[in-house]
Amino acid sequence: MGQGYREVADPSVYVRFPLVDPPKALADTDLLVWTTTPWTLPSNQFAAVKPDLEYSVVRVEDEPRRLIMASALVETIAAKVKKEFVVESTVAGSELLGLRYVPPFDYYYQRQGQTRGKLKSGGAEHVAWRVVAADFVTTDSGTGVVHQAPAFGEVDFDVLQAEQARFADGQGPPLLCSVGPDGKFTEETPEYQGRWVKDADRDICRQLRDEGTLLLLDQYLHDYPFCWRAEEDPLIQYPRKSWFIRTTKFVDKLLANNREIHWLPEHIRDGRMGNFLETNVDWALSRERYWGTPLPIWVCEKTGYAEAVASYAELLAKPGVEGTEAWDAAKRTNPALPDDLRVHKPYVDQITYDSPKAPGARMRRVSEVIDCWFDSGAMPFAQWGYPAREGSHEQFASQFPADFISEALDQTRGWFYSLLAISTLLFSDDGEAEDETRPVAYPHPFRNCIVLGLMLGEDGQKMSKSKRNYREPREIFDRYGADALRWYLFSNQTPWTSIRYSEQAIRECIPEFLLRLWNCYSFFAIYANIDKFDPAAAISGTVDQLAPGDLARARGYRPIVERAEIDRWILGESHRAAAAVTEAMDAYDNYGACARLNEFVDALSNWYVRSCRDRFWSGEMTRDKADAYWTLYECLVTTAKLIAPFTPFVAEALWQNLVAEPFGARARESVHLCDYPEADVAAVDETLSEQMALVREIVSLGRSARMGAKLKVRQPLARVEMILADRRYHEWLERHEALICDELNVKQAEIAEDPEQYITYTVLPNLKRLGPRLGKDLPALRKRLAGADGGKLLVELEAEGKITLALPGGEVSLDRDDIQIRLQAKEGWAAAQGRHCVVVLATELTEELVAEGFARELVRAIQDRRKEIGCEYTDRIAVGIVTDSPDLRAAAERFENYIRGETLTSRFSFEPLAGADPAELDVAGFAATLYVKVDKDNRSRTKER
RNA sequence: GGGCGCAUAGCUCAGUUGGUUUAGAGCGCGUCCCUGAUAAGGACGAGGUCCGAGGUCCGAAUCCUCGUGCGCCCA
Repeated sequence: MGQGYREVADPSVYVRFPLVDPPKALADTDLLVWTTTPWTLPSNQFAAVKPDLEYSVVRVEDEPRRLIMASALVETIAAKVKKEFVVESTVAGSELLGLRYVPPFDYYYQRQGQTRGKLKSGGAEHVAWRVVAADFVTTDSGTGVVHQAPAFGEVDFDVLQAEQARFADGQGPPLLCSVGPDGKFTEETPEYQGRWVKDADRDICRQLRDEGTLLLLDQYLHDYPFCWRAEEDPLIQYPRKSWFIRTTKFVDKLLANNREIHWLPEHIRDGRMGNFLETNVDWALSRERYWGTPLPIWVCEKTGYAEAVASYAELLAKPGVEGTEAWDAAKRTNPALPDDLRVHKPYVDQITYDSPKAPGARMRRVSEVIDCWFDSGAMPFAQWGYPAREGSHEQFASQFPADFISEALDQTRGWFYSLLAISTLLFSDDGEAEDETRPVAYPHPFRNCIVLGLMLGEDGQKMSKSKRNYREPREIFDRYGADALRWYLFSNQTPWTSIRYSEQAIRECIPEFLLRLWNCYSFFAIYANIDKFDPAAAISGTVDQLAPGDLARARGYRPIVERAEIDRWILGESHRAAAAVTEAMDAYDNYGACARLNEFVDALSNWYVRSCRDRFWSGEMTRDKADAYWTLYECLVTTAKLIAPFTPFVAEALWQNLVAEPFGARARESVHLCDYPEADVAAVDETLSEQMALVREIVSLGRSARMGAKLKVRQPLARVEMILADRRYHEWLERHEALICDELNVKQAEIAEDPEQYITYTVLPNLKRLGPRLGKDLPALRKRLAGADGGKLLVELEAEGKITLALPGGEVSLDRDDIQIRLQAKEGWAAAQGRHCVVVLATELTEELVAEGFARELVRAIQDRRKEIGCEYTDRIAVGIVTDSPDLRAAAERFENYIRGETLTSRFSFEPLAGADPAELDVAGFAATLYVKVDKDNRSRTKER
C-alpha cells in the first residue's frame, strides 16, 4: 500500500442497530454504532463491544427508542447530536455479549438472519448479527460499539475467524462481501450495483436517514490511504486470496542471524530491525499484477492439487505438456525477443500438463506473480543461478556472505529484510531443508550493513520532484565537480545522518580540502617547472605504481633517514594518515577517514609547504632542495592514492599530472589501478610527530600573543619564551628554535629559565585514574589541590617522585600520571596559554628591530606592486623609493640586500623611475612613493638569490 | 495509536562508550595577519541554560524516567 496517507474528510455516521428479543431491561433499545465508511454497512456481520467497559442505556429527548453506548462517550455524542441525553441505566459490556440486532441493510439478513449453526462446544447459535467481544474497542472516538465488516478490515476479519472457529466445520458465518474486486457493489446489493463504493456513501446515508436508523451524519477528518501512483485514488481494504511464506516459523532464526550482523548505526539491530523481526508476520508473497516473476505453481483444475515447478526444464519434462507453441510463435514474429522471456507472462501461462491426481484434468499455473522484494532478496543466490546452474556453487561460495551492503533507512523492511529472510530460510536447519542446503554460520547473507540516512532537499524537507527543492545533480557536477559532491557526502556527517542536499554546503566544503590539496599541487608544479625537477628523467625503467621502492631508485633521491627532520616528519604523517584511514575504512567509518585525510592535507599545506617554501626558492638544486622536491612529490603521489576512493577525479588528475604523463607507459595508466597505500610503521616516528604538534601549538600561541599585544608578525621581535607543562621535549625544542623563530619572526626562542615569573602552576587530578580509586573522596582531593600552591607540589613531585596529601579519608599518594599540570599566564606579559604550554613574547623594540620592520614593510609593498604590474615569478625588477623620512631611508639602506633578495630586485635606487607609475605608501606612519618596473635587461635570466 | 530515532554555536554537523579543566570542526560573521601557492593561505574573536524536568553517581552532553518538538516506519 505504501506511503500514500493523506488527511481527508469522510462521512461520519452514527447508526442504530435495533436489538432483537432483548431482555426486558433493554426493550425498545438500539445499539449505537459509528463508522466512517458507510459503504461497508451492507456487509455488516457483527457489533463488537469491550466486555469490561461500562455502557449506558440512554433516553434521547423526543425519541421513542433508547440507545446503548459507552458511558464515557455519552456527553461527547450528546453534544454532537445537540439533544439532551438521559442515562437511564448502565450495563457492563459483558452483559451485551450474544445479543442479536437488526443490521441497517437486509441484503444478507433477510436470507440468513435466522440461520443458526452448530457449535463445537455443543448447542447452536445464530451465525451473525450478534454482539461479540473485542479488545480493540476504545472510547477515544465513536460510540464504544464497533461495526464489524470482516471483508474490509484486518481486525474485523480476525473477529470473523475467531467466530468461525467456534462453530462446527461449515456451520459458522461465511464472509459477507457486497463489493467486487473492482471496488464496485455487486448484485448482492441491487440498489447500488455497479457503483464505486466511495461514491455510494452519500446515497447510503440518505437511505439510512429515510429508514430512520441514522442518528447523526457528520464529517470526520482523518488520515486515509491513497494509491501511491494514482494519487487521487482512495484505497480500500479488500479480502484477497494470497500465497504466503511462513516466515513466522523462523522468527527465532531470523533474530539469531540478525544479532550477528554488524549494523551501523548499531541501534538498528535491536531497534528498528530487531523489533520488526519480533513482530514478524508471514510474507505475503503473491501479487496480482502482470509484470513480475510468475509464481511457479501449477494447480490441478479438478482436485486443487498443487505442484511447485523448479525450472523450465522440469516443466517441459512434465507429462502431456502443451502450450509451448505460444512462445515459439512469438519468437517467430519477433526474433529479437530474449529467450529469458519464455518463462514470463503471457507465454508461460499457456503451458499446461496432465494432472497426476485426476485423469484427463490439466495442471494450470496460478495467475499470480511474485512480490518483487523476493527477487531483490534472492540476489545473492539468483545472480549465480545457484544452486541449479553448473559451477554456481563455487561462485556462490566465493562471494557469500557479502562483506557489506548499504542502502537507506527505508530499506529495513525492504531489501535488508528480504535478503535476511530468504537466506535465513534457505540455510536454516529446520529438518525440512533440501539436501542442497545446510546450516551456515551466522551472519548471512551480509556481515555489515551501513544504514544511510535519507537525502533531504535544500529546505530540509524530503526531496521531492514536484516541489523541486533541490539542485539537479548535473548542475552540481558542472559547477563544482562530482568530487565536491562526493566529498561533501562523505566528510560532512556520519552516513546515518540524513543529509541535506544543499548547493551552498557543497560549495563551501571545497576550499578546506579539495582546494587546499590542489594548492599544494600547484605549488609543487610551479617550482618543479621552474627548476626542471623531473622524476621521470631521474628514474629508469618501469615504475608501475611508483611505490617507495621505485622512488628509491631515482637519481638524487636520498634515503629518508638522511633527510631533514621536517621531511621525515611529513612522510611519517603520510604513513600515519594511511594507517588511520585504512583502520577507519575497515571499520566502515568514512567520516573518521575523511577527518584524517583532511588533517593530513592540512599538515602538508599549512606546515610542510608553508615552512619549506624557502627551500624551494633557493637558487641551486642543492641536496636539501632535491630532498624537499622528492618529499613533496612522494606525499602528493601518496595522497592521490589515499583519496582515490573518496574523490576519484581529483585523485586521477593528480596521478595523471604527477605520474602518468611524465612516465607514460612506464607507470600504471590510472591511480584507480593502484593498490591502496600500506602504512610503513617503520617510517613513523611517533615522538617526532608529537614534537612537531607541539611546535605547531607554540607557533599558534605565539601568533595569538602577537595578536593580543597588537604586534604584527612583520615586526621582528627579540625573543619568545616558552613554558611547558611537560619537560620531556625541552631539549628537542631547544634544537628547533629556528623553526619557531622563522614562523614567529623573532630572533630567539627559548625555554623560560624562570617560568614562575610568567605563570602559576595548577595541579589537577587525573579524574579517570583517581575516580575509581578514591570514589567519594574525590571532591575533597579536588578542593585540596585547587587550594594548594601548584609550584610547591611540583617541586615535591620532582624530589620525591610523588605527592602525598592528607585527606579526611586517609593519606593519598599521587604519582606523575595521577595529575595534570595546568599553566596559567600571569597578567602583564604578552602571553598566550594553551592546554600544555604558555608562550611569552619580549615586546621591547630596539632601533634595529624597528628598522628591520620597516624593511619588511617595504618588501611587502614591493611584492604588492610586482603583483599589480603583472610580474612573472622569475622577473627581475627595478625599484625606486622616494621618501622624506630619514628613518625609512636609513632602514632601506641598511637592509637593501635583504630587500633586493626578497623581491628579485636587480636595480635599486632612491629616485623616481622613468616609465614606472608611482605608488603612494604608508609605512608605519611614514609616507613614501614607490616605483616598480620590470628590469628588461635581466628579464630572461634564471632566478638566483 | 504502536515502534525506532533525533534534539549540542547563526547554519550544517562531530563528540572516542560517564572523568568535571577552555564541550569541538567546517561554513557564515567580525577583527587582523601573511603574501614568491596569490581571484590563494593563516590567526584571533564573538557566538553554547549540550531541548525541558526529575533521577542514578564522587562526577552526566553522555546512563535511566517523564515531558515537549521533529523525522522515519507501521497501523
